Amino acid sequence: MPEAPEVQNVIAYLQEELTGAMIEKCMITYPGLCSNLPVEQFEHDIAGEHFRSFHRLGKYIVIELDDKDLVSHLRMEGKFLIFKNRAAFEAIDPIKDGKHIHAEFDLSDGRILCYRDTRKFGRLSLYEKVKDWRTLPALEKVGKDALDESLSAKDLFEVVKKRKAPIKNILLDQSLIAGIGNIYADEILFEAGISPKSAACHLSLEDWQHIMNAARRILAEAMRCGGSTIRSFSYGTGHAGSYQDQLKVHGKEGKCQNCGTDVVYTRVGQRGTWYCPKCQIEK
DNA sequence: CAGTTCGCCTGGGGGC
DNA sequence: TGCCCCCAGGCGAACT
Repeated sequence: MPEAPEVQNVIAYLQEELTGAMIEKCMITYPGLCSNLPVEQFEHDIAGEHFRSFHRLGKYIVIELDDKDLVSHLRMEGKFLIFKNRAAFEAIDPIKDGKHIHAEFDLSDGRILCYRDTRKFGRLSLYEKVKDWRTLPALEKVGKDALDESLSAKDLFEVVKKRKAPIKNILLDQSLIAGIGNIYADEILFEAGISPKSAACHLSLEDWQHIMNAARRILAEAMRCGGSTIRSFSYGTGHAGSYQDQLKVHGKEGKCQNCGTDVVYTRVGQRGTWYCPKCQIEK
């Protein structure tokens, strides 16, 4: 469930470790991982490429290579692991740790980069390099990033003022605002004092200003903390974030930290949702 | 177009 | 202990 803060930390890790490194050979063992090319072509086309630069849009990772652009989405459980050499890679427990490795990239310096994903939801796409990575097909339907200063509360207010969908669904709609997932959507609405069930068309411009302020504060703070490590999410080897300790409502069964009312667990748009019925007003 | 449902996947937990 | 069923959840496809 990496959301923008977790993805940003993955990118920082990859950038630190991989910038300038060269992919000597690539092996994909789960064909479904490559979403836009046959496996053989992916493996062939990426060989010999160097990692040049790393970018994030919403929950997507974009890696510029020499002649190609690589786009990765980790979805629920995708992880990149780096081993210092083949011996270290072969020393892992094949059942416990090796079972869900679906891609292996042998680097020219002897290291091995692996992609591991228990549930096989993540995807990699490889494209011929474009001038502006933002125009890549994989990102076609992705809206502006939640932390993009040019995305204003007013823009969102105008776009959704006629929509009946609950505000939580809107925050999870990556074509409108990118990077927010289930955890941070709950946290953002708690901080903004708005019920996740509120119809988007009932929100005022002021409500949207509260939501955007909360979104930016929470996402930036979570990034600073290395993201949240809940359930299975972590990155690299032994890297873990700490923002899960600062969550105020998501997964917090029991009393609301602000008012003592019982936190409610319910479903909004098919997703598990936590909120405080007293602190969060239904509009 | 907006909104809803389903399928993709696997491990873990509850019930019996 | 073991089996069955359900759940987690991002996203795209297919539907109303």
